[in-house]
Amino acid sequence: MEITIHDIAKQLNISASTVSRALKNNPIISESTRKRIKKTAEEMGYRPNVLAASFRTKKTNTIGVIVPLINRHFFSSVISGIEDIAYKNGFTVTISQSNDKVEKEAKIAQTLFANRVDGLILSLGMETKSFEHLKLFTDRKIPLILFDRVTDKIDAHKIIADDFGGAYQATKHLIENGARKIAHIGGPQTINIYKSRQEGFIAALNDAGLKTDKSLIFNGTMTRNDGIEALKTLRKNNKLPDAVFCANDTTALGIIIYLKEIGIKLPDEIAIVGFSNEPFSEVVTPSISTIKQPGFLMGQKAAELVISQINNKISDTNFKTITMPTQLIIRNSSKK
Amino acid sequence: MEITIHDIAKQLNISASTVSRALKNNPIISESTRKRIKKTAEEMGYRPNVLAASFRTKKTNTIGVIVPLINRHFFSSVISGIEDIAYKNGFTVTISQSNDKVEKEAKIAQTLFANRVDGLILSLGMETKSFEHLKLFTDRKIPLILFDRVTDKIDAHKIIADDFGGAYQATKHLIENGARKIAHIGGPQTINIYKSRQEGFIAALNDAGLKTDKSLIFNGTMTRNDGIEALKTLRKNNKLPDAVFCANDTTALGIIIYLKEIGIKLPDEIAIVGFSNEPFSEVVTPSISTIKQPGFLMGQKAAELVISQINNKISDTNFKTITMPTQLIIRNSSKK
DNA sequence: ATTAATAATGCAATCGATTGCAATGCTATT
DNA sequence: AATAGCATTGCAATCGATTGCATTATTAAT
Repeated sequence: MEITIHDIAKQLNISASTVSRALKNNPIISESTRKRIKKTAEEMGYRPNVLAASFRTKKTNTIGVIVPLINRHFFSSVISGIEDIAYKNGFTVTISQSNDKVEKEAKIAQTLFANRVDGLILSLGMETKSFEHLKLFTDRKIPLILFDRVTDKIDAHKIIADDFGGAYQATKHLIENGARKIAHIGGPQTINIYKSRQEGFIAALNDAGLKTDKSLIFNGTMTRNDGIEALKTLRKNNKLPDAVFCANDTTALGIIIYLKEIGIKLPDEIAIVGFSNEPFSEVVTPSISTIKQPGFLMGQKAAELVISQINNKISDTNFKTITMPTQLIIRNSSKK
Repeated sequence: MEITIHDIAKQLNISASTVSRALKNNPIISESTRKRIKKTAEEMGYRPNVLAASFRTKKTNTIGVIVPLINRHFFSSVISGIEDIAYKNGFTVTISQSNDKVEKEAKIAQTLFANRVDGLILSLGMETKSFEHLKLFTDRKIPLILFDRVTDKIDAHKIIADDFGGAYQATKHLIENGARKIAHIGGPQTINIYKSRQEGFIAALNDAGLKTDKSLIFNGTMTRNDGIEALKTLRKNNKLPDAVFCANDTTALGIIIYLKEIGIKLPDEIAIVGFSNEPFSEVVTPSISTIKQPGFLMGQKAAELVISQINNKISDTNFKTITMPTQLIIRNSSKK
């Protein structure tokens, strides 16, 4: 049988309200009785029933987080950033992964909603094109923050990395190293991050006075094999480039493996830059130059934003998009 | 204002009990009224208040999971396995990471307890030596499953990979490939998995008639640098082995990078096997032979176990330890 | 000493869903 | 027609903490 505040009250011959207030450090309760109450609570092994309190106050002190996959380096960095701020502010974080499936994402969103999280931080899945499940939150003014994979269709604060800038830097770096014929392995252009990366790529080409060759641009699903297939196609058409900018590290990896296999020298014959700084990028041969996203900082920012929204119950309809700087890491796959 | 069962009841001029029962498909309610109730519930946009129900029934339908780090391949596989089974059984999963810190682990355990998870699945942190925070669960007969990093100090079902067997296979494989002087990079021997791996290593040596040379065994904290330092020491003492069995892939990676740097040929001069099949193991040069743990299966098994314990409220004190098979993956770091 | 003002505590309703038991309605049997 | 028996539905308490308002205790002021 669990101890409740009523048990403590009975023990001390006072009322449950006083116990409740004392345990919550309400200054209206005198110092002495507060101490007495805390002492007996401790002695009796009292454990507050969070469910009861949450039910009553309609606040769970919990932030929900949904990411496509928890074992991607970027996402787990974001999660760590969220946890950092959340714990410091007395919030609990509950993490779920959508596996890039809309149904699972919707299911999780509903569950989190049903469990009355105070706020939600989410990065959309690859396939997510309907946002009904987010209406649950926006309709009821439950703070919602989108990050990384975001959408215009939803009014919410958004936190994104500077994908455009990162892609621009990466491409510029390749050009500065002498590349002229640069291919791009991109993702679905319906997804903001891949669109921005492609735009950054094209902008850098333009600014360098290079023209964009559409036959050098491949938009796939960003698997290792997508990278390989793209290069195979280029090779078959005798259009092998002198550099490739990949919108993620996985395709860059595929390309490196393939090019090594067919005996092409990296980076001399073909230079490569990826995106996201996956852990493997540093350790393959050649190590992959890449764009680092400030995952931890983005997570911190996201958490700060939800928490401030949760606390200021002023429904802030002045939604902003925060762009955080990315950083080019030059490694052997592009070093001259 | 949220719709409650009372609103539905009022609307239909019936009692809230009937509504509650109908929505829960209690067969005692007639088909026709059940349909009417569900229809109006739908129309009115009713969303059950899970908190209220959980509070009343003392069941949250939630399983808590604590792992040291979510972005380790092994742990995220386990999590996926847990989710798989949990969702199929109508349970929600809430994931947290302890970052291998005892305090954080204890804090999370307390939070999960306070939030009344129905069961807990946990892999202990590196430093965890006190288990007070788990007493919360065991004392109150809340189902608790330990996996991978477990301890004798706690009575609970345990699920572990066959660390001994994996290490044995790995070592045997090295011996079969001609290695005679095999070094071992191990972890803290206070942790079951590292202890078993070392025992498996030694057993394989014994069975092959090789004697164990203690100066070839290094027990550190399993970082990349630990591996490097160990090899540096061996080299300084002129005791470079002809093979190394590492209790994780990270140290194996460190060693590979170092040995390549000083111009030693892998695997010809020194063969290497790691443990855990981290994603990078496949893509480094040379690719790392390793032991694969059945993470997904372990997760599934763990979830099945908690759920069955949650459902059979018979407090099962017949605690068992389930060992799941590991598998040797031979790659270039050890291939002759 | 009396009253006003403040401090400290208690009362009782409340949150929304669940559930044991009671009550009602209906059919079938004699 | 009366009653038994079953099928449905309703009543009301309950879970534990919170909180607006009321009440009591205490101190200060006149």
